[in-house]
Amino acid sequence: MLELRSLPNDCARRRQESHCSTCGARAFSVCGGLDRADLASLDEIAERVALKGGESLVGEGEPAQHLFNITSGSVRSYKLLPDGRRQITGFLFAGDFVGLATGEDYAFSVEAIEDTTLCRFRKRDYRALAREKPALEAALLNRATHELAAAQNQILLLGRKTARERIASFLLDLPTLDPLRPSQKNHVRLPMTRMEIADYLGLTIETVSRELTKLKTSGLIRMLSLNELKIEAPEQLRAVADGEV
Amino acid sequence: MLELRSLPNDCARRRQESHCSTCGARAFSVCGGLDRADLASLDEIAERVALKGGESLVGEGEPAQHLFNITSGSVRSYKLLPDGRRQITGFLFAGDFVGLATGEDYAFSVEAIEDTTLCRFRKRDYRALAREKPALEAALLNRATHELAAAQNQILLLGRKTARERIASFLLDLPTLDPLRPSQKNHVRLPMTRMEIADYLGLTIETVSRELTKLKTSGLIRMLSLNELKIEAPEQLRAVADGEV
DNA sequence: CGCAGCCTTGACCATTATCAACGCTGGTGG
DNA sequence: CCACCAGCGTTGATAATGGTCAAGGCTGCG
Repeated sequence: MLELRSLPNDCARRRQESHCSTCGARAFSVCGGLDRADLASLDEIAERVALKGGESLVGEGEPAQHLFNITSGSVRSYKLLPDGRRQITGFLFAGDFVGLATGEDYAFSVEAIEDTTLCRFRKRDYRALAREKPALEAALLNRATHELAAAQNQILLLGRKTARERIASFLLDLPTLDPLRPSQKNHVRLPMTRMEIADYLGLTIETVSRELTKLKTSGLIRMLSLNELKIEAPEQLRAVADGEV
Repeated sequence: MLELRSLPNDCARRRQESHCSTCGARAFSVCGGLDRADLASLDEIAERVALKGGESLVGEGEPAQHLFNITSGSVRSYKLLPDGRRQITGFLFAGDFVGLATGEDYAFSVEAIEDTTLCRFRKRDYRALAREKPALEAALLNRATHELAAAQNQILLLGRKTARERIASFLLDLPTLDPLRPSQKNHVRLPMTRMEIADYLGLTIETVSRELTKLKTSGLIRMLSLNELKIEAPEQLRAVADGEV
């Protein structure tokens, strides 16, 4: 049941559910270099998993036996401090891998934000397969490399940007991640709560709310609803995000 | 001229200079799975690079043609905002790779902290070789995976930890990275300036200095010199680092 | 000896967190 | 159908953490 589907870059893919092997196709087609045979092999070692919004996929500290690829929906990956402070390390969408950054145990927890389906691979199986089909390993490396670059951007954001700059960066970056992004230019969907945004940006919900209000009153953005907005002045917002005052 | 050297886990390796292929051996032996033939092939495509302290290796925005492996010394990897704010994304030591987190262009700059030698590989060459010898790709993936986990810890630190907690975490983590770490238990070398520590932890030099002083007066650490200290109460320091107040 | 560079300490300030109240919205049950 | 409630978001007042500005100390080198 394999099909190599092209990746339409518009809203046509909205709400589209891919079956498992297609998920592989979608994920890997981004990295390139995988053929039908590779995907067929992947299909054989994959199990499907379905989560309702809010359900947990992996927990920090559990043995890291699986690697996941998201076929639909979205998840949040986060770490906790003992007193409950939470840092969301990433929002992941269809096509993304879960479980790349692990040694023996998962060093983070993952929960579904909305209803989500995934493919699950036993790492052992995946590794065995990758020995035969180097393209699988290359695809994973490619992905890990991109995640690493993204992580470094987040480190810059958290270490050196002001609240205002963080919000601006977030609004500009989010659409590039979200496969369900609105088709209209400069429209941004916020599928997560203010709490989640705050925990992703190292801020509080109050600060997120206040900075959004300020961007609104200064005319850089306009709220269409609580969870959707339009960027009215993309260049100015970019300047804010980059700290060019 | 290849030798697979074991990795002594004590200070015997201090100041030891490895030639290029050995560098490969050191780096990859951590990941496991490389044999002499692999290392010989690596040796053939590697060039040696030597830097004096403070010299630049790569600059943000330059085309990312090379991958480096450090054979001796240490470097800092950082990103800048237009107004000069700097975020150091990592300190890298002998055995570490430079250039994993790149797409087309380098998304960071790298400078030598002290005199440093490296092996340089053209990415093209490395990739070509990796197609023949999958263990090379696997080693790189393994490394990228660990860096990703480290990056997520740094994201937690920058997003949710207080200045005190950041300093404590730093003092505890540094020895696990530094191949030149002192042999005595709980002794920590600080090969970088306060400025560099500040730019790594998302703080100012004044705050770094003050928090070190507080840890000192509360008896958790003792300065042996400006650049070396002893952790007097490791469990308590760990508790501080983890936010267990 | 004197200077430069780095570090420390102090006084003050700003950004963001905390605490609190209120508003909006959507769902449920009378 | 409406009223109530819960959950989320906004706004305001106040507080605290960490930043900024400034002065002075230490160390190593010429």
